[in-house]
Amino acid sequence: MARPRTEARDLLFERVVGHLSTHGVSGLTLRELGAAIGTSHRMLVYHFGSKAALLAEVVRHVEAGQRAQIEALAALLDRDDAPVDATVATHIRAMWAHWSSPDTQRQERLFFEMVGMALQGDPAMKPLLDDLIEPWLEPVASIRRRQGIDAVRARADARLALAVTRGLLLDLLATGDLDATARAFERFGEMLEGTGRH
Amino acid sequence: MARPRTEARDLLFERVVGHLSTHGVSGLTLRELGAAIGTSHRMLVYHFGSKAALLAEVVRHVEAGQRAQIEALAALLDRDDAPVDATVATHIRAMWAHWSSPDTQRQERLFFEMVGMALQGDPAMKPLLDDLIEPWLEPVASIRRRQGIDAVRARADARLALAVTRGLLLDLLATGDLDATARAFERFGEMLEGTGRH
DNA sequence: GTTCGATTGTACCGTGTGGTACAGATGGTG
DNA sequence: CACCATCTGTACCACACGGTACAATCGAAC
Repeated sequence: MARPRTEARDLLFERVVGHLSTHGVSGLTLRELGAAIGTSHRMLVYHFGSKAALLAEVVRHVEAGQRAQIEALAALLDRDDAPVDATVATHIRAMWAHWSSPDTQRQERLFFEMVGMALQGDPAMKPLLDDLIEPWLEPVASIRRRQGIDAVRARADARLALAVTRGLLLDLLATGDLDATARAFERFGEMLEGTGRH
Repeated sequence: MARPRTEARDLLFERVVGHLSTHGVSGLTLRELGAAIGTSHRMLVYHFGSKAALLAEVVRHVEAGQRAQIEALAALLDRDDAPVDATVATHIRAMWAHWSSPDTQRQERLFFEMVGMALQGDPAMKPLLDDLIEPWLEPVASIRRRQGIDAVRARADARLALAVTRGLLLDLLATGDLDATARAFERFGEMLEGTGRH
């Protein structure tokens, strides 16, 4: 039913994601979506096969975005692979600058909505739950181990760091308070430093 | 349009919330909801006036639940109002036991979904955003001040603690891994203790 | 037993949905 | 020019939605 990829289709998909990022996926109708991005519900069905298929493609796109974020995180943390202690604060600032950028915020807003639906059992959103936690842990955990922390604690710290990031991102999306959330994130950095060695 | 409160109506509402807690609010239809809780869409409209009015009532209920959580938190933190340092670990365990209880999980799952919709601009869910952060800060911030931390840092710590809680709760809801999330929460407790005084 | 308000079932309405049939456009290729 | 695949607008379908009209049922008060 769905057409193969073409430039036109890719452009359309990009606009679809753009619209969903700011208007949500919850009360979505193909007619409204089509009108908003300069096409018709007819064309959406033509290119993507069905509403369900389009949504599945969006889910895959959001998943891919998450994987890209993980790789960006790993790259950032591996930049200097020597002992890190002194640069924790720098790392922390760079990380929050990344997470709080407008692009990331738009992406994560859609992500949060879809995760909310996934938690309620929406089968189309299910795939998002599988990669919600596990794939994020290793990059941070390996750093902690390099700082002399045992494997179990390192993993717990990674889990904690992920929770901090997600929680503060939720805060930022709701309040828009960049200063306050950045300050809280830096406090977390200070606490990490305090438990760095031994 | 909506009928005044009666026992029958209250019972019905309780069942409505129960159903939404586990099946979500996203693709909700009155017919399906009615059938699931042993009544008809006719009766839901009769008792609550309209779908929108029912949803608004659910939102108010979830809001009230959040306020109750805040008060429970404040009560727990104020239990011993003397210097706390030694009992941080105890506090932390009690708090996570509370947050990870099945009742709280059910409540928070619905809360997360609705916040996700609110972030995307759903006007019916908007009220949830207003009380998402601010009302939570003071109980924790006051404790930190009592530990000799200046007001700005105390507020940042409170924000951080809230983010940790929300982030780990999201983790728990997605993975069901009570042990791992509890361990991460306890690590946060250790870090707090490390920055307790001075 | 009658009356009267509160409740409930049936049957329907208008509307908007996802999806489809079909007839044209459109534009490059032979 | 003819051909053909890709695309798009129009008009429609069956269906489910939220909501309503109306009549029946119920239960306490008198």
